[in-house]
Amino acid sequence: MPRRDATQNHAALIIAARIELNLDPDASLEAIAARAGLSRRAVYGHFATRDELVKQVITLGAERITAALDGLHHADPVARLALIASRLWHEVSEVRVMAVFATRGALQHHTASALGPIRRLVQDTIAEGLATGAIVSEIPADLLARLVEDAALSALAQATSHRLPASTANRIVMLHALGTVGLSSTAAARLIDDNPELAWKGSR
Amino acid sequence: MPRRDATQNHAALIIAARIELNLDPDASLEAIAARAGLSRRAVYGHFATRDELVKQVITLGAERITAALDGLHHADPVARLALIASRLWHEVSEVRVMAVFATRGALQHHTASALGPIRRLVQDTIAEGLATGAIVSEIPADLLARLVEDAALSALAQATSHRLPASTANRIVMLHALGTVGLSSTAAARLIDDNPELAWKGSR
DNA sequence: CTTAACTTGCACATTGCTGTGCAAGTTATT
DNA sequence: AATAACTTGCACAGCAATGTGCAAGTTAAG
Repeated sequence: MPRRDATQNHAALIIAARIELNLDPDASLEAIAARAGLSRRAVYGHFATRDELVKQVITLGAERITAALDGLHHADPVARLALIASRLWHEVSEVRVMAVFATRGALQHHTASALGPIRRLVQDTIAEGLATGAIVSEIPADLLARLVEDAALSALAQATSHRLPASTANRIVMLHALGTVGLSSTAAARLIDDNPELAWKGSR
Repeated sequence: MPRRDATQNHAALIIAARIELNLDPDASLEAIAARAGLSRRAVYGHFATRDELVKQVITLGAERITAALDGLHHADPVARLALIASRLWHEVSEVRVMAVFATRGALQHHTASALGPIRRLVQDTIAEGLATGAIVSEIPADLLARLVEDAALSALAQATSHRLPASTANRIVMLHALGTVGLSSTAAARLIDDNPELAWKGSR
């Protein structure tokens, strides 16, 4: 019969890994285990290899983000984009880990496929915006989608490192995403102000 | 008396390192030496340690970029920003290496200080734009400067991986930088079209 | 052609990590 | 209290890298 604290430790390891990998993507098992309050040796009771642990961090991260973006609806595709940006800010720590492994190491492929649904959502939203004329841009949709992703990431990182209050950060992330997609700063600000559902609403 | 080919090899190593580090920031000395057509052992005839070699790559890269941005003049700070973006595209490979080490590993400090003058230029240009009203944004100047940096980087990366023709890439990098700073896509396009000096002019 | 400069190959020490085996200890569960 | 589940500590093998020493080879320059 499995012991209750075992599953707790399992979870603790994943959380510890997320934190530690955010600080340093090459963090050692030693460091991760220590943060989880376990010995390095104990990790191997839960995960066969280091990569297996990292993979789980990524998988769970992607699930959380996907869940956070689920059932996101708004008639205006541009506002929808802002909403996506806002939700990403809610899940910063997950998002940042994903970003690191999306372009690094042996887990790129795994990360990319875990990220698939999210990327699709962004791209579809942009495509719709371009189609309806709500978005105007000479940049091809797929490339633009990547620029938006990166823009969100970048805003996330800056907001974090500048230790901005959450509501400010939320606004900046949205503004930057909208700017990337071709809105002027005033148009972007107006859109945000006109849609109260875009305002910061605590963390869940 | 030093031999002529020795200095050639020295240079070849730096070039090889730049290429290899662009592919993988953790590239081994073996890989770098191989690309330079030398043995790993020979590297130590030119650089005391691996870090010393990387440091030189960074230093020289920063010098090239700084030189490329030198004597950049334009009455309109916004156009100046576009020019900066364009020049960065001219020096993609240097820029990308810098970007990698600016946020990674033991050479962050060194990279950051090598990058200093460039960052100052961007920030000053933005500050001037905000002051004259040419740029409108609620985002604080220093944060905005970082967003612009990242935006350029991101556009550079996308342009590279999509293998866009240089002139298109150049335009996209500028558009994205201007979008980041609050211009609408149409205003950005107009500004670029109105300033023929922003068009792509081969590689030097 | 001779010499000094440079490169090579190999051996070796070192470092920092991963992954495994095992005996002994601790703790949740029944 | 008994047992199974989990953790620990330590030892050990393995790997991939860096950095060094040295003898032998190659090559540019006088």
